[in-house]
Amino acid sequence: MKQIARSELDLMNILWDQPGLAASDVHAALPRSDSRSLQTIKTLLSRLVEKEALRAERDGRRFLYHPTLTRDDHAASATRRFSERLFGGRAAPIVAHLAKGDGLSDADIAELEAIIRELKARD
Amino acid sequence: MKQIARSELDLMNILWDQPGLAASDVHAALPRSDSRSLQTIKTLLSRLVEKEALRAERDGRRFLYHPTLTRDDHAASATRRFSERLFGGRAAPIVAHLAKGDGLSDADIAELEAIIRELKARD
DNA sequence: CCTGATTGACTACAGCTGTAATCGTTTATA
DNA sequence: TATAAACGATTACAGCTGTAGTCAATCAGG
Repeated sequence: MKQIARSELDLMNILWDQPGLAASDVHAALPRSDSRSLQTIKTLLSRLVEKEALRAERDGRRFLYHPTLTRDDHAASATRRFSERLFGGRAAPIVAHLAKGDGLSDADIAELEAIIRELKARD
Repeated sequence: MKQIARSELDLMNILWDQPGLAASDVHAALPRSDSRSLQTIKTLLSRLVEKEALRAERDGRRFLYHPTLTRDDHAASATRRFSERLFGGRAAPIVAHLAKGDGLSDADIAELEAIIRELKARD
């Protein structure tokens, strides 16, 4: 499973939300703050097809792009790689670092609690 | 703050544990499974000095390397970047992904609980 | 039918990463 | 003292990433 680069991930996110867009649609769907040219977007889409993260479906003289890799699979493997490399696979230090920054909402904390309860229920 | 590459991080880890090693010491400290040559290690150390993650202290005709960047600062900023990019800064999905893989030990879970308690105590 | 816009294909190119060879100097050793 | 070993500096080079230009084909509008 090839790596998805930072700049490519934006396009994956758009296509996970709206599969089947053409290159120009993806370009249009970017936030206005994103100044990458349509050409750049096309190059990135081609690379994602090479990496088999997207499938290009011909539609006349253009292509419609569909994710092959799911958002969840990508998130799971990226998360595992990250926690492995930095913390030997432990989750607690990650949460600790995020907690320090004051970036966790009440909702996030509640969600964490639920996950912990679930984990403790497993035997 | 420049990025620390994957291959460079191994060296940082060694030097966080044992500051003040020379290039050959760092090379010797690598696990035997690591086949990178001494030359490669020297190149990586130079790059880390350029990136100001290490300071090179002259000792005769060689250098002793000391981390400038702390392990904690690096972990914190890498973690924030990661969670931001993948999950909009939320911590729960990260833990959820790690939990799925069955990779969390009881100790890890206990640690998470403690962090949660701490977070809830904050008002 | 001509012309301008659109599209994918191909090419470009600099910066970063991973890995190492080579070179010139210095030091230790025989 | 001659030579080998060790050292930092410089150079190399391929793969990945970020960004885009150019080109040839095609489509839409006048």
